[in-house]
Amino acid sequence: MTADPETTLRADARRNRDQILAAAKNIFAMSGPEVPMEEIARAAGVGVGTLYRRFPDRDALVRAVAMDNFERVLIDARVIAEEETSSWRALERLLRQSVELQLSVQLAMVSHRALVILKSDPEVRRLRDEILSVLDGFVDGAKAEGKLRDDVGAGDIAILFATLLRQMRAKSPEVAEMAARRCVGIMIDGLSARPGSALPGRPITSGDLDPD
Amino acid sequence: MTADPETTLRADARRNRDQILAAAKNIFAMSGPEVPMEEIARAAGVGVGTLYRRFPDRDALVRAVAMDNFERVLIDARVIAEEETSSWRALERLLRQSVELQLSVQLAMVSHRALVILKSDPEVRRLRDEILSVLDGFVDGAKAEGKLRDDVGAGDIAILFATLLRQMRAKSPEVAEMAARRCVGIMIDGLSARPGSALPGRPITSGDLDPD
Amino acid sequence: MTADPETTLRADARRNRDQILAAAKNIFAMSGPEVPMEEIARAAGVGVGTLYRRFPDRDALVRAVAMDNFERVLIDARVIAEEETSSWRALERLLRQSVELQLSVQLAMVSHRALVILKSDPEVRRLRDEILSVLDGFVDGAKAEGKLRDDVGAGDIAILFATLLRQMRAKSPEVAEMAARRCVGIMIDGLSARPGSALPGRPITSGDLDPD
Amino acid sequence: MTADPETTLRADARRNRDQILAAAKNIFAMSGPEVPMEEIARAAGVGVGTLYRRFPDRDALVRAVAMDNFERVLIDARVIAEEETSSWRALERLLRQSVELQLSVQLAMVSHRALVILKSDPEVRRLRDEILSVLDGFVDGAKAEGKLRDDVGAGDIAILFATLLRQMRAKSPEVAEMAARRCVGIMIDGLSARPGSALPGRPITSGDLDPD
DNA sequence: TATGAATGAGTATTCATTCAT
DNA sequence: CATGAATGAATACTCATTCAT
Repeated sequence: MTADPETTLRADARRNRDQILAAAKNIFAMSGPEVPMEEIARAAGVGVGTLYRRFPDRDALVRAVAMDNFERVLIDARVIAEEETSSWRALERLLRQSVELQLSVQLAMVSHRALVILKSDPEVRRLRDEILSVLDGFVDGAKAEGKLRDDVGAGDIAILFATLLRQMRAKSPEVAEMAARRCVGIMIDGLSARPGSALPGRPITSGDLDPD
Repeated sequence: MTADPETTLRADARRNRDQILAAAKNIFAMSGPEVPMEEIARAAGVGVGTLYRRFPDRDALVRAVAMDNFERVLIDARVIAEEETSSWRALERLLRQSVELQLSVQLAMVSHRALVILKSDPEVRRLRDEILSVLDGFVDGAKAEGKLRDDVGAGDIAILFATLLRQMRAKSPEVAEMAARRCVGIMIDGLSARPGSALPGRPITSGDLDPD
Repeated sequence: MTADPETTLRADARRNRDQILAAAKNIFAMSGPEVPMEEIARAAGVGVGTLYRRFPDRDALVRAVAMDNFERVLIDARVIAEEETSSWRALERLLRQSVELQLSVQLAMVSHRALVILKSDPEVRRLRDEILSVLDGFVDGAKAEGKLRDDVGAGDIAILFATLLRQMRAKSPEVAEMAARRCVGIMIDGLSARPGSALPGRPITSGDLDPD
Repeated sequence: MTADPETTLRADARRNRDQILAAAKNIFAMSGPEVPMEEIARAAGVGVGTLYRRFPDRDALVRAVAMDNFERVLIDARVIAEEETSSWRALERLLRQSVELQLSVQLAMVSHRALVILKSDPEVRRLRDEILSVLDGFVDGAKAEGKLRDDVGAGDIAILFATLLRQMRAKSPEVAEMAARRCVGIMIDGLSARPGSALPGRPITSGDLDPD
C-alpha cells in the first residue's frame, strides 16, 4: 500500500504545497496560466525551488490546479444531487452556486496552452467525465420534470457553463460579480421549458464534447 | 496612364499592411495575442522588419486589429439599424449575425495584456462607445416594444455578448459553430420579455462597463 | 535545388557562424562540452541570441563541432591515402599528423553527455564510418607489407587513437605537446611488426566499435 | 559484551562513509565528477544531508575518492615491489594489474574541475608523489636491466598510464575490457627495449608533471 | 543524527525590438 | 524599402548547499 503523495508529505511540505496551489489558482485566474513561475512562488511565500520540487514544471502545476478545481465542482455536484429532489432545481443550483467552477472553467478555457495541457491528461479527463455524468443525470431528470426545454442536451449546458462562468471584467468587482449572477439568471430563463423559439441544430450531448 | 511611383509605393504598403492585419487577426483568434511576432510576419508573408515598419510594436498591432474588428461591428450595427424596423429584431440580428464581433470580443477578452492595451487607447474607447450607443438604442426600443425584459440594460447584453461569443475551441468546428448559434439562441430566449424569475441586482447600463 | 545552409547564409551571418564554431571548438577542447553557452558566445564575439539563432541548442552545437572535426580528419586521411604508397607509412602519418583528430576525439570522449549526443546522430555516424573505412584500408595494407603486427585490427587502433590523442595536461603546453608526440611514438613502436609478446583477446575490428 | 553507544555510532558512521565513497567512486567513473550530489546520495542509500555531514562539499568528496584510489595504487605498487625481483616485471605488472588505478586516473583527468581540485590538495600531491617515487624506482631498475628503452622517463609512463587507462565507454563491457588490456599490451611492447625508432623530444621525468 | 525540504544563484533558452545588408 | 541577422532582457529550470523536522 504505497501512500499517495498528498498523504505522505511532511507537515510543512504539505502546507507549502497547499499554499502554492492556492496562490497559483488565484494568479492563474487573474492573469492566465503564463505568469512567471517566480511570481507564483512569491505569492505563495516560497522560493522557486520549492515550487519546482512540488511541481516539476509549469504543466504539472496547471494540471494540479485544474484537478483541484474539478474535484471541488464534482463534490459540489454530488452534494447537490443528494440534497435536491428536483433535477431542475439541482441544475439551477449547480449553475448558480459553483464559484469554484468559475475558476476551473476559466482556467481551462483561457489559454490555448492550458487547453492542450489539460486535454492530454487522462486524470483530468476522468474527472471531467464524472462531472458530465452527474450533469447528464440532472438534464434527463429536469426534462422529465418538464422544467428543462427538450431541445437541449448536457453538452449545450456544459458549453454555456464553460462560456458564461468566466470571470467577467467590469467596472468594479461588485459589478462583475453581479453581472455573473445575472448572466446565469438569463441563461437559466433561456433554458426553462417555455422557449420562444426553437434552437438551431440538434441537442449537443456530453458525447459531442472534444471527441478528439 | 501608369501610376506614379508614390502611388505605387502606397499601394504596396497598403497591401502589406492589410496582409499583416489579416494574418494577425487569424492568429490572434487562434492562439491569443501573445504569439511571437515572427510567426505573424511569417503568416503574412513578410519579414519581421516589415511588420515593425507598419506597426511600431505589438501593442500597436493589437490595437489595430481591435479597431478593425470594432469598425466592422459598428458598420454592421448601423446597417441593421437602417434595415430593421423592430428594435428587438435588430438586437436579435446583431447578436446572431456578428461574426466579426466574435473575433473582436474574443481578442479583447482573452488576455489580460490585450485588455490593458485596449483600455488605455482613446480611439478604441471611442469606437466601443459608439457601438454601445447603437446598442443602447436597440435596448430602449425593444423594451418599449415589450419584447425585451425590463430588468436588463445594455450593459447586461454587452457582457453576455462578450462572454458568450467567445470562440469555442476543441470539438469539431461544426459542433463548435452550432454550439455558438445555440448559445445565442438560449440567451435570446432568456432575454425575451417573459422571464421565469427576476434577475438579481439591477440592470447594468453601458455606463457600468469599465469606466476606469 | 535547395541551397544547403552553409551556402545560403548571408556573408555576415556566415562569418558569425564560423566564429562561433571556432570558438566552440577551442572552448570545448579546453573545458569540455558543458561550458556556459554565454561563454562561447562571448568568445565568438557575438550575443547569445546569435549563437542560438545558428544552433538551436547546445546539442546542435556539439554536433556541429564534431562534424567539422571529423570532416577535417577524413580529408586528411584521404590526402594521406593519395600521397603515400606504403600503408604503414600512411597509418603512421595519420596518427602523427592529425591535430584536428585530437580535438574531435577529445570532444567525443570527454563527456558522457557529448557521447550520447553524438551517438544518436546519423550524420556523425556516417562520417565516423567513412573514417574507419579508410583506416581499415591502411590496416590491411600495412599488415600485407609486414609492417603492422598481425594481431591488431582497425578497432584496436581506433581505440588507441581515441584514447591516446586526448589532450595531455602537464607542466607546460610544451611538455604537453611533446608528451603527445611521444605517446604516439611509443604506440607506433608497440604496433610495429616485431612484438615482444602476444596480445590478449582477439583483434578488435571496426565492427566491434559501439555495436549498440 | 554489547558495544557501547559511542562505538556503535562510529561503526554506523563508518559504514555510511564507506557506502558513500563506494557509490561516488562508481558514479564518478561512470558519469564524471559533475553528477548531482543527490544522485550520489541516492546510490549510497542515504539522504543528501548525510552525505554533506560526511563530506562538507563536492570538492571534499572528489578528494576523498581520489585519495582512496591513490592509496590502493600505492599499496599495490609496494606489494609488487616486494614480490618482484625484476623491475621490468614489476613495471609490467603494475601497469597490467592496477584496476583501481584506472579509476583514480580517470577521475583525475576526466574533468578540468576535478583536476583543479586535486592539484590544490597537498595530501593528494603527497600520495601521488609517493606513487611516482616507486615508479621512478621501477623505471631506473628496468633500464638497468636492459628491458626498458632508454629514451623514456617515469613521466612518460605516468602520462601513458593516465591517458591509456581511462575507461573506454561504449561498446560491450567485454570488448571494452579486452580493449583496455590490449592497449596496455601494445604500450608495453612499445616501451620494451628494442625500439624501431627514436622518440621525439627528451624523456619526461616525474618532475615534469604539473609542477604548477 | 538522518532525512529530505527550502533556498536561490547559475544557466539555458526565447522573443521583442533594432539595425546592417 | 524589405529583409532577416544580432542583441540582450526576461523567464524557465537545475542543483549545490543549508536547515527545520
